[in-house]
Amino acid sequence: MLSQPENIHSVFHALGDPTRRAIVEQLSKGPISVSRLAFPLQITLAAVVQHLQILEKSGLVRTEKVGRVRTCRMDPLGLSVAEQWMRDLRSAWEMRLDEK
Amino acid sequence: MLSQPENIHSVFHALGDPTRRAIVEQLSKGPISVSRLAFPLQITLAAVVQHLQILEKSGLVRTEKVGRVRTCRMDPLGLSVAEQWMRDLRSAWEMRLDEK
DNA sequence: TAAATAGTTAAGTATTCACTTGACAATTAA
DNA sequence: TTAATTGTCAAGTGAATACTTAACTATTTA
Repeated sequence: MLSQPENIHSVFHALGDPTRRAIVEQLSKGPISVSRLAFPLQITLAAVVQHLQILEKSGLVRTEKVGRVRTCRMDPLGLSVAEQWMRDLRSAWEMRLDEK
Repeated sequence: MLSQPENIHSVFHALGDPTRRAIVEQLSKGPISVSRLAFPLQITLAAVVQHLQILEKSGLVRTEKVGRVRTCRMDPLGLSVAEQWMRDLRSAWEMRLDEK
C-alpha cells in the first residue's frame, strides 16, 4: 500500500499540469486510445505517453494494451485521494469557524 | 455557472506544490502570521512570501497586514473551485458507467 | 510480404519554478 | 533614539519538467 503523503503528492502534482487535467477530463467521458487522446492536444504522441505515465502512477488513470492499441481510462482511485484531502482540509477549517 | 479555466489552473497549480499544501493545511487550523508560518517549513521568509502570493492569487488564502504583521488565513473560495472541478469530473465518469 | 499504424524509449533542449541572497522599508520595543 | 522585529523586493541559481526529435518495436492491413 502506498504511503499517504506521497500518494497525495503524486495526485496533486499530476493535476497541476493543464495538459494532464485535459487528459483526465477527456477520460471522464469514456475510454480512448493514446493516439486519439493525443489528437486534440497539440503535442506529440511521445509527450502524451509521458503524461500518461505520470497519471498512471498517481492512480488517476489506468491503461491496458491490446494488440498495438493502448486503451486509457479514468481510475477513480487517484481522484478519491484528492477528494479526501480536500474534505479533511475543509472540515478542519469549518471546525475552526465554530470556535469563534 | 460555468467554470473558469484560468482560475482552475491557478488553484491546481498552487496545490501541486507540497510546501503550499503544507501552508494551506496549517491555515485550516487557524490564522497565523508569515513568520510563524515560515518557522516549521525549512525555507526562508522570502520563499514563504512567494508561496503566499501564489496562494492568494488562486483564492486559497487571504492575507491582511496590520502594523508590521501580516496575518494569513484560509480562503475557501479557491478550495471550492477545486472541489467543483472534481465533482464535475466524477459525475461525468459515473454517468458514463451507467451506460454500460 | 510490404506498408501502414500505434506506441515506446532515450537523449537533448528550453523553460518554468522553488529557493536563496542581500539590500531595504516599516513598525514596535527598549 | 536606537535596536530589534516583521516583512518586502529584485536578481540570480540550480533543479525539475514539459516537450521535441529520432530511432525503434510490435501489430495490423493491403
